[in-house]
Amino acid sequence: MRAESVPEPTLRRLPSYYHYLVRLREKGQEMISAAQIGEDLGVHHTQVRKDLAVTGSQGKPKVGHRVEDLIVSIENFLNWNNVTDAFLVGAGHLGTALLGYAGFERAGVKIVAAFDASAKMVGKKIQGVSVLPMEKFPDLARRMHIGIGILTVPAEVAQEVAEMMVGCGVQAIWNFAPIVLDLPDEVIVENVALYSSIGVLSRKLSVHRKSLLATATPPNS
Amino acid sequence: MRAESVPEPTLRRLPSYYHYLVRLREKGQEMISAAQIGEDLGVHHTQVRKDLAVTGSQGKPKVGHRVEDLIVSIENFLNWNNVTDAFLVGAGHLGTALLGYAGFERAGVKIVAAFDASAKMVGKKIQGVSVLPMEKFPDLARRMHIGIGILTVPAEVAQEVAEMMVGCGVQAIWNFAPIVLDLPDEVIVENVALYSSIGVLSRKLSVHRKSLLATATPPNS
DNA sequence: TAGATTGTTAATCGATTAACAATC
DNA sequence: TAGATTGTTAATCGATTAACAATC
Repeated sequence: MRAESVPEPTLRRLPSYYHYLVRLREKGQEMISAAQIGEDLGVHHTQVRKDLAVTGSQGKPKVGHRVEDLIVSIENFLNWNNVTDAFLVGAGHLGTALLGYAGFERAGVKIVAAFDASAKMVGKKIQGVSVLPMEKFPDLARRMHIGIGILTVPAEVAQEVAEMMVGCGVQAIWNFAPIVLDLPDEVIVENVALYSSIGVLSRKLSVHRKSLLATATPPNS
Repeated sequence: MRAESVPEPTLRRLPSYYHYLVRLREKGQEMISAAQIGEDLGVHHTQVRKDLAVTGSQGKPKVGHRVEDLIVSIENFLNWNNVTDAFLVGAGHLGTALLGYAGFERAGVKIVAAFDASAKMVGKKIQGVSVLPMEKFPDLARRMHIGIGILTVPAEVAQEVAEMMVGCGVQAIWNFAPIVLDLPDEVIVENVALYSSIGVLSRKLSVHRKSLLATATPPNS
């Protein structure tokens, strides 16, 4: 019964399955096997079965799983039908990009307002969402019972804005700043570490190029 | 000697240490212990030691590590001094946000040109980088030996654009589209799965809220 | 010297993969 | 029935954590 006991990697793969399955449905495909999903997404077929099992969806031997059933099971398991309201702070380019991602609502999150410290931004409407002054955050967040804060501010102010959010009842923070936030344990933090991501890519590429060189020029030349 | 043998989680933590250390340096701090790093970043101290060990940096018992030495060791290990040129495709809001991230150059990557399929975008300059028509990608990429492609296009065209990139000599792709790219094994792909990230956050929050309810209202009520 | 901190080796933990029984 | 596919249990693998020796 403990929903917490689902492995974190499984949790992160489910949305990937979901998008894959939605694309299958758009193409009109009705059935799919775990082996095929695994091949297309680069996951071991046994792993796919275990991952899908946690959602409670069941397949039929010889025919596989109904695409539609899997989609619904994943949506239910991830609780994407219960949409939670979110406030976004930092209406720069990244914030604007996120405001434009219509698909978040399907993933259980709706950005209902944006906030920015800059007077230039305040008053604008981005993708239909109003940009409000920071001062309005506390009162509105409490009144609307906002559960999710999206943090797209510069690293220097990320910690203080995060603390302000938590002080206003925010329980989960989606953090795009390249710092580790120091917050109470019960606050859920999800980091999008863009610098780690590009840094790792850059490192892997340089290692890859070196190994190509080494192959082309044997060490005893 | 096999640089590949470094655990992937270690690789992903190193940039996090790096940013933390740079902030310490800005504050004027010269020495730091593994225990302190671990506490501040939420990583076990033994883990911190192992992670730092792969960079070759050494500390001194009783005093710890020199902040400056650690920064240099991480930069060298991740090969961030060798800056690789990158082309970005898809100059929408997200692409624009990435073009504005000055810090990527410190992480070994420099975006030297952007491309877009829309005539509206072509010809513009974003953050000092020109937006060129897609047709120019192949010739320019080959002539400039572009190693990294940044994919900020809609999911529907991500696969074909990625294939085009690889066909032009691109060896590593930073993919922001919510699909698993099907490319030759030797191509390095780094996915930024935003929908997975927000979807997992949303799920954790709903589980968290349910457990709060359960605590407030015992099952045998 | 004593003690704090490093760095390494051993134990534990958890996720992935392999083997296999069940079933349509 | 035979065989493809599911779902589960066991084995393996790798990362994390614990224990401890080394050293300034």
